[in-house]
Amino acid sequence: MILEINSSSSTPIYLQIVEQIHRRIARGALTAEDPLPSVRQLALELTINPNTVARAYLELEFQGVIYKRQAQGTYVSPGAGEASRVERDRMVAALFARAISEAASFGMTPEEIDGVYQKQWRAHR
Amino acid sequence: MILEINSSSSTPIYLQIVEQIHRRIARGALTAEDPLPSVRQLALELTINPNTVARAYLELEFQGVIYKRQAQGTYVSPGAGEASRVERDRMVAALFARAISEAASFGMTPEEIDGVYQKQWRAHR
Amino acid sequence: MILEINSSSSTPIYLQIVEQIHRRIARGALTAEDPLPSVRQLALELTINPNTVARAYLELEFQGVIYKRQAQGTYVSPGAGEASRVERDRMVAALFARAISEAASFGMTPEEIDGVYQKQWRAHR
Amino acid sequence: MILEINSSSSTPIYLQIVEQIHRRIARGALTAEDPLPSVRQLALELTINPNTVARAYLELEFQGVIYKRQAQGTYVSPGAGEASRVERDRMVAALFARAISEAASFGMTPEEIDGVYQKQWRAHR
DNA sequence: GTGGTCTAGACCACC
DNA sequence: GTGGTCTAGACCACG
Repeated sequence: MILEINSSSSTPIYLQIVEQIHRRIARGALTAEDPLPSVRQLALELTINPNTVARAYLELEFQGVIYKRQAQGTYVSPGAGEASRVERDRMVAALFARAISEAASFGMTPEEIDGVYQKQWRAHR
Repeated sequence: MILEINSSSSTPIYLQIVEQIHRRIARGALTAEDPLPSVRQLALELTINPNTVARAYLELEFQGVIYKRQAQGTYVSPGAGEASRVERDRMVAALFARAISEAASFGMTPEEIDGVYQKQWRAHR
Repeated sequence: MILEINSSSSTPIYLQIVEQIHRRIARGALTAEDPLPSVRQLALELTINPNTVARAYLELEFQGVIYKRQAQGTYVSPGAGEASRVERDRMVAALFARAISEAASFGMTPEEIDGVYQKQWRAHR
Repeated sequence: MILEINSSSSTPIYLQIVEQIHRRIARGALTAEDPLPSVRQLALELTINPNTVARAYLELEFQGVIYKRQAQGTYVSPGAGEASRVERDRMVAALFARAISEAASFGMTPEEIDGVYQKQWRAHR
């Protein structure tokens, strides 16, 4: 389980972990009943504090994306794929909505906003 | 000078002030040499601590957007409009870039991404 | 009496006035018993607050450089020239001493310090 | 980390801290990735308020001289040495330039100015 | 433990 | 009146 952690990012490390696991599930790289690395194991790999990994798992468990089997380990929930896909669409829509409303509050017209978006979209594609 | 402060937001109050003043300048509602309310005055209006306003003004001064005249008050810098507009475009482009790359990391195709954006954009317009 | 005031300088306006009058006296442009403009007059010329001029005159009077004749005005003290010249040497020596000790505290060697000075001196001459 | 604070100086305490850390870096006593004392620790040592230390660190971070790792501490930035050395030269040159122009405005000749400097320089060496 | 934010209230220099 | 600095003390997120 190789995740990319950017310790100088402004988003907390534990959220970076949460997001990346979300992505793996949405992409299908992780599916129902797949095991996740143990807290200690992942902490070692990423050379971060075990508390940080534990916090990320807690968040994912709270979201119903993973679950724990006593003394056995942590696994991807059945239905996590569906949940992640719904969550994904909701999240992406929210990001676009935010970008648009930010731009509008700066006084940009809808056309100007679209211009900026189109440039980014073309650059990505 | 009526600003909207959301004290339960996760973004610090002082940054909310910074952003809103940036917007006013980008929009042209504030231009070079316009006076800003005094630290104490604005603190009273927003019913927050003067130190919090001072911190916002410090940040804006650091960015070169405003300047202070000894015992006279705080004013919008000449060239602040340009600076704020550049900052605005940079920020909006960054938001779109983030939304797009987030979506891509979830496994969405460029066309799917554009679909989500178009829906948001139409809703806004 | 034309003085140059830089309102955006970090040195207070009243001190800028003090220094410039000092200089006029050291240079001989002002000598014993010469009259100075009234507080109101100078404030008008410089478009600054009369309090600020008054404060500058107070400082100069305290230094013994000027004195006031009741209801008549303000005049340069006899002996002000001498006082200003002594003051001048003391002040310039202090400035150099400060520059040198600052440089030393940054770890520069005497030779490095001299190099920086020589460059400035040549540029000036 | 022993710093010398003069609480009766006219330069603010937080700037005294900023300058002294700059000096340590310029001198090489602090180099890239060296840890700085925590805000609270340094505040205790200097018997000043933690906020004051925080403000000094904020200024240094703004200047790009130090950076903070989430909940881990504060460290010297890579490249801080170079930045501090450039800043050092700039500052020392500015001090000499100021001393020279002050002296000139008092009517001293370049040779007289050099005389005063030479005396100070020899006294220091 | 780390730094980030905020409040309340003080004193100061300057205009 | 203006902003600048400082203190004391609080709560929070993060690791």
